[in-house]
Amino acid sequence: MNDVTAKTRYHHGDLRQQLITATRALVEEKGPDGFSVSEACRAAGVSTAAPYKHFQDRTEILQAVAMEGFGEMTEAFHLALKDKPEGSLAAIAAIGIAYVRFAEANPEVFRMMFAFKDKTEAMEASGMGCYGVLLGQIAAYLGQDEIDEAVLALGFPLWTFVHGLSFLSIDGKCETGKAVLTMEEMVVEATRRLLSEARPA
Amino acid sequence: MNDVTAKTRYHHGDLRQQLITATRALVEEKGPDGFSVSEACRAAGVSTAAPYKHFQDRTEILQAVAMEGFGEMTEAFHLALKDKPEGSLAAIAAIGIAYVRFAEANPEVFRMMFAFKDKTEAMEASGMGCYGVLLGQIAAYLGQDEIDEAVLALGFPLWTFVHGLSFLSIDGKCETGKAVLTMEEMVVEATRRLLSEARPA
DNA sequence: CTAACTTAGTTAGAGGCTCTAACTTCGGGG
DNA sequence: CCCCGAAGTTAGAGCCTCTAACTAAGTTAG
Repeated sequence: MNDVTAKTRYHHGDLRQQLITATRALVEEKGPDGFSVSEACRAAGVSTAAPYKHFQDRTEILQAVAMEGFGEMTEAFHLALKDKPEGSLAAIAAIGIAYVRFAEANPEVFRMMFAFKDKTEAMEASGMGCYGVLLGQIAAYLGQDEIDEAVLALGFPLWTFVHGLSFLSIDGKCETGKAVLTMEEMVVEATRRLLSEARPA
Repeated sequence: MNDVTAKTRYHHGDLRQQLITATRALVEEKGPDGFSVSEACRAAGVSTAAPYKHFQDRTEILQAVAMEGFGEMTEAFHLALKDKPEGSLAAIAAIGIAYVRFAEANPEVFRMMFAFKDKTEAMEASGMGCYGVLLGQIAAYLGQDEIDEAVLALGFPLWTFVHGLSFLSIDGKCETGKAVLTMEEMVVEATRRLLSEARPA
């Protein structure tokens, strides 16, 4: 009763989410251009016209997958922070590690999340939600509430680093003798170096 | 006599390169999935079947574009090194800046260069050629010829940083109040910080 | 110089994709 | 209970990739 959830009834009830899920799996399997709406339809057991009741076009489905990705990433950040002292280097590094791990676990979705030519408001917002978690910890690290230039001046390079590391990792550049440290070590080390010279007090 | 180079003669003489050029322009304009072989054919003034005499499939055309990209990037590195002392921080930062500038000037091609699911040997090699230029300068910075672990331990984080910065920049994250410094300043600063504590002598 | 071969084009068409139009099913509110 | 709207359906237009079979032109060997 659980796996092919439907198709006893004509009205399927949950097609939107099921298409997102199917699309996500297909994208992860074959990349965003290997994916076809038709194939997602076959997976969900509906006709190829059905998706257009829920999405404007192919792109909108992919955007929905990307949004789901940002949501999960934000969750992962909060999870990573659970046992870390607020505003500690450990907390900041933990976010970085969670970032790269998300990318490694969902490489094609991760790529997609940043590759849209025309991003919607909603997507920008999800992205900023994610980034905000990092900035919050850095503000705490600096002992302030407000997210001002000082926070950005530290946060942006750190984001840059973990973003780059994510891409290199999913493109297989971390294994082949190109790196020396493990991913986690690199994030910790970079956090230390990129945040040093801050918090002069 | 120069721009539409052909089509007086049946044998076109230069179709392979012309398709690569047309594809590159189209990819830059609409992204790699907006691109269609057919459209490149129309641009080159040949039938839609012609490309298959030069390339196995659509993907192989895109790969050729990516390879061209790596070639240009390597060139850009050498150019950037022209007036910099061998192995200086300035030289190393100049490569980083050239890296990001290439990405900014060719965002979609840049994305593609790293996004292939199955990379060919040739592509891996082009990529390593590029990376090698950076590693060479870092070796020089450390006063050695050989590219050993010490060189990688510095080179990889730096690559990571400029790679990340490239992606953030082409995704428009550098303008919108998320960053504080200019791209060039960030690269110089990161170079300094990520290479500090090295060269103990 | 020419015949034979090879290379690089051509047209035709199969099969897959996205998306629209028009129709159908079914659940819910008055 | 009937009607309406939401969420399916089938049919099909128009685009795409790639193949098969053919043809034009350049190259080489005798």
